[in-house]
Amino acid sequence: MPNATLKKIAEMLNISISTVSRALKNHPDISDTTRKKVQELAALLEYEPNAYAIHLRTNNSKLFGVILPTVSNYFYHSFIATLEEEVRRFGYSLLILQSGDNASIEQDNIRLCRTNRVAGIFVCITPETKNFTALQKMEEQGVPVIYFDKVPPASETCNKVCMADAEAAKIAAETLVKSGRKKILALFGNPEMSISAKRLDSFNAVFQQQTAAKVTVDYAYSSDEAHQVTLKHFSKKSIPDAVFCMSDEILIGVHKALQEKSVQIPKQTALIAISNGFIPKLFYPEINYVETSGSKLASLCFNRMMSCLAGSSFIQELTVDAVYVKGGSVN
Amino acid sequence: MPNATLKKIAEMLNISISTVSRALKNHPDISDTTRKKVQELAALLEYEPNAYAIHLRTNNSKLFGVILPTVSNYFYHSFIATLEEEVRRFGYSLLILQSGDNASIEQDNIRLCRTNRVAGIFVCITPETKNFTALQKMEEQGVPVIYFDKVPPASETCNKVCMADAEAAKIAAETLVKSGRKKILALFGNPEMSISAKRLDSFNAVFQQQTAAKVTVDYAYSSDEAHQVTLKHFSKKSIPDAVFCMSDEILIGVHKALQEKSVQIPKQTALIAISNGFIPKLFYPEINYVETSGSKLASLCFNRMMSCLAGSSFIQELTVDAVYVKGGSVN
DNA sequence: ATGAAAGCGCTAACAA
DNA sequence: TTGTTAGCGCTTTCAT
Repeated sequence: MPNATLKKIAEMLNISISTVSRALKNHPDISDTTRKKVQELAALLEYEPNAYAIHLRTNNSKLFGVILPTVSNYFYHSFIATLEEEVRRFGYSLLILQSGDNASIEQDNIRLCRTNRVAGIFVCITPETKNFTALQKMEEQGVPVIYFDKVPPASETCNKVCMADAEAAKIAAETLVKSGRKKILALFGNPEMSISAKRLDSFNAVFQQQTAAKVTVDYAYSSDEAHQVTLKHFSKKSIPDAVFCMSDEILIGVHKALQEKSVQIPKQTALIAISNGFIPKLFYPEINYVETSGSKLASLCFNRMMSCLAGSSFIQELTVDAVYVKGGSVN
Repeated sequence: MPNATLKKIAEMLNISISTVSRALKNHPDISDTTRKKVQELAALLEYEPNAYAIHLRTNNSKLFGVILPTVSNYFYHSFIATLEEEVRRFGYSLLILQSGDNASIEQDNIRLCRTNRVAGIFVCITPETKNFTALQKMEEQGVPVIYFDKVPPASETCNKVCMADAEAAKIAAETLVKSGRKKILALFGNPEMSISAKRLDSFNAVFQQQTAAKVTVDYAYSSDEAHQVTLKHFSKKSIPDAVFCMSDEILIGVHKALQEKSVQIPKQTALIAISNGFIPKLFYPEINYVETSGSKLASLCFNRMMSCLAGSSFIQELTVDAVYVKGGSVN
């Protein structure tokens, strides 16, 4: 037995389709008897409205597109998890598309969003993305585009929701200053990426104003590299008394190296990171971190989307504030 | 300018809608001139077919539903990532729904799948799920249901794709036997779930055949509980010389407790887990584990789905084989 | 090679 | 209170 339709119910009850439609949505001017009759039969037949027909007719899809590098990343999956929960409460669903940081797949994904007439798009662009015309066109056609995390350069005016990268690095740096640590190793990711650059600049700025501590900056493009780099710095006679990790990826490598070298945290060396919060809490002692929450990012994105849909035409650049979370790895 | 439609193109070119439709899909009996004219205008107007209209008309959606506890989990997000890649190659998209391990939300999600007329469903059931009628009905209506990871009990005949749970637990148990450990703590999740039951039975079976080692079984429903339970067992005068963790979730709590108690791994206590592989590699020494890959699981699920769609009516129970990965936490 | 027409399932303006 | 009708955008059969 295939899916029930309004038509089928109407025929079985010998009434018109519109009456059935109205009865099902508790339209005021349907008699109680009819309403009851209809709703009972619908329940019996397990009638479920056809989303395609509704959307076609009303031209109002309850679907958002999400385009991001991959869902398999300790940051993005928490973003997705929260976003899905939020949109569900408003009757929306998510079409989740992975670009794999490939601009051409990203274009395909945008087309898929168009074909599915999504009501809005959340997009985290690839490092290669230079051309924003397809997304701009959607915006012009009334489909809000919310850029998140990795966003277009400042030259593009659009809705952006980002982490407070500079602020987070600043907080971490200041914490280290206050702790009185003197020999600090600071590890960053690919300095070509704006996210690394922002964190680095901000981190350095704090230490330029005071000379009590000496900072060594180094780079690692992966957890494994962070591991190697840390081993190198901790093989000298005088080891750093604090390490700053720009990301979870780096934290993973650093922590492993410290364990391997039997460095006592925080007694010998303090450890602080910028993180989503999951990784720092895996260890004992838990790592102090400045939180950049994928979950909060999702909430902000969603709110911005809803106000765009409600008619706000302002372009906004929002920021998830950085929160310092104490663990047991500093002092 | 709203979206272009076949009608609009037809009017502009003074030809019929059907001709436009055919020209766009390179139907053989359309003249080259017409085809070219149409395709050029379509490109110019950036025509994008309306998925809702197509699906309504053809009754063939290119959407799969995925229902799982949460996407924010070191196992499931790798499942999703791979599944999304696979289905995209076949022109399908994913409607990803989180149940939060709540049977009532799960029911809502199933309804959403129905309303969206998904072509098939991948579902990882909640521990509470007892009632499979809604999913059975979908199956009867020609929508394949592939249960994965957490699946209905053996009494239900349906398509199941699981980890080699019994095998994985057996490998872990045998490894422990070979290592000569004598006082083993084995931690499992909710024993009501078939996944826990299977792993438990298989683990116990190995030790029933020999009395050299003593096994204590305990349960934990979360990382925090695993942490507490472990602390409890390690507060006695004689501590276990090996711990088996049924899952990453448990491993996290156990490892943290061992660190907290300054237990030396593997010298004092060996540690082995069943895991996706991410968590065990975070620690030093790396934890020995039996791999159960979310990515492989996704591929198997997808293949099964495609053969169901192609008409295979066989019910199958498939298994992702378990692979033992050596770390430094045993002997 | 092209067009006309029906219909997928639904909503909503209008009529009765 | 209920029915009639048109139409959302598309595919497809049947004519021409």
